[in-house]
Parts: sequence; C-alpha cells; structure tokens
Amino acid sequence: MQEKPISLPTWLARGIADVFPSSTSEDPDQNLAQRLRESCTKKRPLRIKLGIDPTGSDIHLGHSILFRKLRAFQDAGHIAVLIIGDFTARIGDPTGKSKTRLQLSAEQVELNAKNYLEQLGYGHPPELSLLDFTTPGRLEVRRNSDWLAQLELGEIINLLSTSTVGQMLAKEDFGNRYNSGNPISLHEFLYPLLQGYDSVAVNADVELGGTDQKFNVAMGRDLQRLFDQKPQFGLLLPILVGLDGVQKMSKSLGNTVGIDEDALSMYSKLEKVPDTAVREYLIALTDLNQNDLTENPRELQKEMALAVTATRHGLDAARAAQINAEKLISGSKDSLSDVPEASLSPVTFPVKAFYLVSAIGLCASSSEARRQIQGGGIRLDGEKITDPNFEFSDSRSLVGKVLQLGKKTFRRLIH
RNA sequence: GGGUCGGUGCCCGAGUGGUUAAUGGGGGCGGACUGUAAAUCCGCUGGCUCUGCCUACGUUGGUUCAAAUCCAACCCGGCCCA
Repeated sequence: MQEKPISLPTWLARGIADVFPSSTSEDPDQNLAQRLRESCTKKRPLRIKLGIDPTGSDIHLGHSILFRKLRAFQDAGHIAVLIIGDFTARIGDPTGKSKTRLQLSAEQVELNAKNYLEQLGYGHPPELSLLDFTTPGRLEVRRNSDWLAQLELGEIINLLSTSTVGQMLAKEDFGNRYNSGNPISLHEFLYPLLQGYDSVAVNADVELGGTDQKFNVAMGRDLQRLFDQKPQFGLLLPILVGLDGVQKMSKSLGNTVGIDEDALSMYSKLEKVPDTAVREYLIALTDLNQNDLTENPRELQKEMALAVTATRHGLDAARAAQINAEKLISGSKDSLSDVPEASLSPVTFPVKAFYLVSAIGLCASSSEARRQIQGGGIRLDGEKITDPNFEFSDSRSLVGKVLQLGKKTFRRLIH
C-alpha cells in the first residue's frame, strides 16, 4: 500500500490490500478519492459491484470481508450491486484452481444463490445482517444470466478478440496449469471476460474483490473502456488466512468459520488461531482500534474471538460463548449452557454405545464411533466410555447427560 | 485423428496373479503435553446395531480355483505428431 496524498476515508481505507488505479492526479477516473468527492458533489451515489459465485453455498469469515466492505459503502450512501454469477457459475471461476471446475446444473446454482442471500441477511433488519437489504436504493441484486445468456456468437467473438492467449497465460493460475501440463479448457478463458462484461452491464464505478481477483477486475476496466464507459476502480481486499494460519480460508481446506455458526463454536475456533494471524483477523473482521489492544498473545486471541463473534451474534451472546468455552477447556462441562441437544428418539433400546454415538451424529459412521470409543475419545458426563459394545438398557440412564467427542464436541441427550 | 504414457482409498503415491481394506507420506480425528494452539510422542483413519458380513484400485465385459495386478472394448487426461 502506498501513501495517498488525498487520503481515502477511514471506513474505506481500513484493511484494504490494493486500489487501482491509484494515481494522485485530480482525475476522478484515476483517483478514487476524487471519484468519491465527485459523487458527493453531484449527489450521484457510486455503484459498487461485487460478484458472488454460487458454486458453493456456505459463506465463511473469509468471504465476509468483502461483504463488510460492501456494507460500509452502503452505509456511506452508495449502491451495492450484488451480482449473482448464476451464468458464470456454470463455467466455474478458474482462479486459484489447479483443475477444471466441474460445471453445475442450473437448479443447483439457483439453490446456492438462495442460500447465499439468506446468509447475507435477506429478510432480516440491517443491524443483524451482513448487507443492508431494507434501506431503499442501497442494494441491487442482479443475475448475470440476464445479460450473459443472450450474448450471440458474434458478440462473444468480439469479447474474445480483446484478449490474447499470451495475456491469459500470463495470469498465474493459467500459467501454472499450462506449464505443469494440466488441462485448461477453452471455455475457462471466457470466465474473466464474462466477469469483466458484468461490469459493463451494471456500469460499475468500483469492483470489490479478493487480491486473487486482480486479473478479472482489471478485465472489467478494459471492457468498460471498450464500451465507452468510465472504467471502474478495483478495490482489492486481502484473502483471509484460515484457522491454520497458513493457507487461505477455504471450505475445501477445512479451515473455515462459517458465518452462520453458533456463537460457541465460532468463538472456540477463533480463540485458537495462531498468534501470527490474530491481528489480521482483527483488522479484517472487526472495527476495533489497534491501539486499544492488549499485548498478551493469549488475551489478544480472546479479545479477537470475542469481537468477531460479537459482530455476528451480538456482544452478550459472544460473552456467553467465551464463558462456556473457558468451562470447556477447564473441563467442567456440568454448567455448560448452549450445548447442542440431540434427541434419543431415533434410538431403540437397549442400545450399544457405539451405535448411540453414531445415531446422534457425534460420529459420521458407526465404524468411526467404534474406533473413537476404542481410542478413548468418547465421554458420557466426563466419564470415559471404553467398551463400544456397552449396552444402555433404557433412556433413563442417558437423558440430560452430555455425550462428548474429544474436547470440543458435545451433545446433550434429550428424549 | 495417429503414436505414447497414465487413471489406486480425502489428497499424493507404492504395489504389477494368490496372507491383507491394499506399503509410505500428507491431511483429518482421538490420546498425552502446553498459554488455547503450534511443535513433539502415541493410536486411529471404507461401510454395516460388527466376534461376522458387505463394498472398494477409471467403466464394462472376459480369462482364471483366484485379479488392483492378465486380455478386450470403452471413457478421461498428459506429452509428441497432425
């Protein structure tokens, strides 16, 4: 990040990785601060584009960085243009992929899109949701099939002719795949072009994206110029490192915190991210002032976990989660509140221990349950179960007790 | 389209007719340890109400008492040639 003589407002500047172009000129097409100023004087809100890729349906904290920034724009009076990439999802974004993505069916994409909007807060008041769905004039939700599905071959060829094979192979992912002999399907080259064309279709002033989206966002600028529009600014946000502190947060790497996770599991996961990642989380996921923070690394983890959990569940719930998490670590599970309940109704008695563990979902399969018991990983009210074939004759000896896998996973048994 | 090499469990990767859910590594889960964690050490890592029974080595057939291992066709991919 470089110094900017005309600095961006703090709500915008916090936690961004890159802005381009970032000229210091007075030209509102080259300097985002000037474009904001112009928007203000002309009373014309900016159109902030964010494309979502409905190939998955679970939003995690890594994604939420983008939505938090988009929300900040909304709160500043600008228009969030959320593009559901229902058409491009059928191609699959090749960014960061070492393999061709499988193409999804239209039905699957539609379902994912619906889940996505719900997680973003559709139907909820703005103070409880990631995006502001209710204030008039602050949000447009568009589907890129609306314009992409109609493109004719001639127009597609026209788009294709704006880029060269060399430019495509200069993109890191394609280059790596090409050089290591992995297949690249031709249609994948179309993805950046179509994403860029989205910017034309919605006449974007700013496009938000992760740093890995630089190529695609830049493509939008090129195409907008081709279509005689003012080119958008690229506002790139960091890719959040995952819970392992090493790789990016990604569902397939299993190092995520879902946006809809309950407070306890959210807090528990967050309080143990490696020290090296804690500040990054604080900047990207909270509004805490950097100067008010403790020095102690363990305390800092807790502060971060509390603050992030509070952004999703409110401060009270986050505090409760913190208290419960501490009880878990210290081993007193009796007074736990917030333990997910598991019904015994699908179980017929007498029941063997391993089947019970699997039936209430603590383990994915009965074989795994058997192994976990043999490995000493299952407890009932703190008491280790050692025999997978131990029989419980009726539910009375179980109801109200807490069945536990390892240190972190609990189920309170109910009827 | 031709030549050639290859497709193994979550991933990588051994195995090339016959104890065996299939060496090893990674990842994951569990146990011990610690400031939670990481590092380290140990165990587990296909499914099934399981002292046994199923399903597995791209797909489908075939040879054989017996195949991931042999044969055929097909599908998918890399490389070289067109």
